[in-house]
Amino acid sequence: MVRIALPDNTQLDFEGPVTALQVAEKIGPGLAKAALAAKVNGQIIDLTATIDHDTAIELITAKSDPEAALDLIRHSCAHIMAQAICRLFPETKLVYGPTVENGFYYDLDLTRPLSPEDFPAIEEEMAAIVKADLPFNRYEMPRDKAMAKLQAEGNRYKIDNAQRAQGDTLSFYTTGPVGNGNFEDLCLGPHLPRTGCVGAFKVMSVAGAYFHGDANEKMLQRVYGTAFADKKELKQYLNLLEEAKKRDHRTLGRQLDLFSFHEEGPGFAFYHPNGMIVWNQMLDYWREEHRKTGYCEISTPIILNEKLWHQSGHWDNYKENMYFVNIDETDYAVKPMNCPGGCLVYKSHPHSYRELPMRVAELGLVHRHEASGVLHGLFRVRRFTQDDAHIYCTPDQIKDEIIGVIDLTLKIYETFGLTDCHLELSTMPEKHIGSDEIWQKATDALKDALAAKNIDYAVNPGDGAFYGPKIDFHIRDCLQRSWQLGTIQLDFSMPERFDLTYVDRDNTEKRPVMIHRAILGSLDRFLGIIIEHYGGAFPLWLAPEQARIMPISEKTNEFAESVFQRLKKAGLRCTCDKADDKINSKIKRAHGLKIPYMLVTGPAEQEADSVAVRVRGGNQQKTVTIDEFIKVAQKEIEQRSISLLLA
RNA sequence: GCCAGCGUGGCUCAGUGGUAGAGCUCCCGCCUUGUAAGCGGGUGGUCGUCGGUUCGAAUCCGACCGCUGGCUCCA
Repeated sequence: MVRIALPDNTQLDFEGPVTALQVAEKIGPGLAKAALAAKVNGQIIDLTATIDHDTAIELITAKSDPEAALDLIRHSCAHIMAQAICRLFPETKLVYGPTVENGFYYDLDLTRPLSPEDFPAIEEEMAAIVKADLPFNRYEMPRDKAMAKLQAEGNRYKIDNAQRAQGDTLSFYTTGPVGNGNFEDLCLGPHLPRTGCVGAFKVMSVAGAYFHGDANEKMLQRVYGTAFADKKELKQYLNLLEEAKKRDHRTLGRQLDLFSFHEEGPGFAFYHPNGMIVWNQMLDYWREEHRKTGYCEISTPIILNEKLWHQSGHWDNYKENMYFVNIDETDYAVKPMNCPGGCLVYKSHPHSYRELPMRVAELGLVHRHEASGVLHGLFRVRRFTQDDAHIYCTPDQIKDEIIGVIDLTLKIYETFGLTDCHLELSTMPEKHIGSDEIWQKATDALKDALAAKNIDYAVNPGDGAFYGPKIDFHIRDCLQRSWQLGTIQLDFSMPERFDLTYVDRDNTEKRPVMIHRAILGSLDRFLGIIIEHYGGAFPLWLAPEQARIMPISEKTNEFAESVFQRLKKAGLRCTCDKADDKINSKIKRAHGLKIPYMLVTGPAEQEADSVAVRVRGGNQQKTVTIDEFIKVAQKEIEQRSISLLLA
C-alpha cells in the first residue's frame, strides 16, 4: 500500500504504486486536468512518474505555482520546437535546450542556416504538435546501455551531454508513444504531461552560439523562443518588449538629440549639446560627493610610452585590445586604463604613512579596441570615461575604505533613483599573482565590509582579476539585460610593478595596497542606463531643457520673451517656442522632447504675471506666478529631486 | 572576431528587374490661435560603398563598411 499525504494534511491510500496523475484524479477531475507536474521532496517530477513509497506530494498547476508551471511549459516547448525543426530539417542534430529568463532556446547543429523567414513554418509545425496533444513519455536506461545507444546514433553532442549527466541511469523523453520513429531526446526532465498544455508560444530569434561557449568549437544555431500558459500572457510579454524598445537609449538618444554614432568612428560616441548638459550635471554632482568624501582629483595623459604598459602588465594581457601610435619613431599606446598614469603621479614624490589613505580620483578617458560584434550603443563602446579612483592604503585600512566606497556608491545610485542593483564578489582565479595569504586577507576584508553593511551578494568563485579580488555592482537595462556599473578591486600587482612605497612609523619603506574603484563605471554606459531608467524623462536637475515657454499667439510673444529672459536669468535651462503654430502643436512637440515643465503664456497670464504650468506626462495645468515657478524649480534642482515638484 | 538579419531624404518607413515614394522634420505663405499634430505650398535621396550579371539594378550575385540580435570577450 502507498500512502500519499497532501499539502492540506489529508492522506490518500492506494493499493500499490501510483502516479501523481492518479492522485489528482482521485481528488477530482478538474485538478487532474489542470495538473502539470508534481513536487515530491522539493523535487518536481512528471505527472506520470511512478511513486512506490509513502510520501507527501504537491500537485503543480499554472495557478498553484506559476513560476514552476512556466518553467515546465517553456522547457517542454523547447522540445516541441526542436521536434518541429527536426520534422522540417531531418538532418538536424540536437544539442541542448534549456529555459532562460524570458523563454527558452535550443542549440542545434543544422546543415543549413536558419533565418527568420523559417520561423512561420517552424511555428506552424509547433502548432500542429501542440494541437495533436501528444503525451511526453519518459523512459530510463542503465548508463552503459544508454551510452551504447547514443554512440550508435552518432550525435556527439548528446554523447557529451550524457557524459556530463550524473547518476547510473539516463532518461529519454519521446513526444508521442515510445518508438515508431517519434521525436526523442536525452533529457533529465520533467515535462508537461502533454504538448497541448503549452498555451501560447513564439519563435523569437536565431543566433550563432559556440558549442560549450568555446570560440574554437563549432558554431551552432541557437533558436530562441518563448512560451506562456495562455495567449494573453504572451501578448502582454510582447507588448512589454515593445514598450521597452521605446525606452532604448539608442532610440531616445536620437529622439532627444543627446548623442550620435557615425561610420567614421564605430564605437565612438559623439555627444551633442543636450547630451553634454546631462553629462556635466552628472559630473557636477559626482565631484560634489567626492569632495565631501575626501577625494582629490588628478588627470593623466591619454597617450603614454608603450614601455609603461609593459611595466604595468597590460601589454602582455590586453595588447589585442589596445590602440598604438608611433610618433618620432617611438611607440606609444593609447591608455586602456588609468592606473599606470596614476601610479606615476603617486611616485612623483615620497609618501608618509600619515597621508594614507590617499583617495585619488580621475575622470579618465580610455580607449579599448572592443571586438566589432560587441559594440552596443553607449553600453559597449571603444572610447569611454571612467569615474575612476585609486585608494592607496595600508592592509589594515582596507575594510574601512571598502565600506566607505560602498556607502558612497549606494548614495550616488540612490540620487539617480537606481535601487534595483545587485552585488557580486569575485574571488581568486587560477591564474593569479600574490600569495594565498594576501588573497585570503583581501577577500576577507571585502566580505567583512559587505557583512558590516548587511548587503546580500552573490559569489563568483575564481572570477576575480588576476591581481586581486573584487566586488561588482550590477543593474539591469529596460530589456532585462544585466550591466556592470561600479566595481571595487583590490590590487596587489600594481604597487609591486611600480615599486610604490610609503614610509611607515618605524621609518621603513612599506608597500601600500591599491584599491581601484569606479562607481558609475563608464560614464557613457551610465548615461545610457539612466536614459533608459527614466525613459528619457529626466529629473529636472538633469533635463537638457527644463522648461519651455509657449505663447498662445503672436500677441503674447513679447511677454513670453520677457518670461524666458527672467527664467534664464534665474539659471533655468529653457527656450521660448514662438513658432507660428497652435498651442496644441507646441504642447505635442514639447511632450515629444520630454521637457519637464511647459509654460503657456497668453493674455490671461500676462495680466497676472503668471504662467500656466503643464507638467510632462500629464494633462493637468495649474497657474502660478512667475516668481513662484522660479522658486519651486530652483528648489527642485538644488535637491536633485527625482520627481517633479509641480506635478 | 563568429553566426544570422538589416542598410531607401534629418527621422519613421513603403517600394521583388522598367522614369525613386509617403508621413513627420525643415523652409515659405495663410490662420492670430487656450493645452498631445490648423491649412496650403516648397526644399531635400548618385537607394551604405565598390565590383559583377542584365538592353535596363534600390531590387539579382560577390566583396567590403556600418548597424541590430545573439555567441566568445569585457583588464
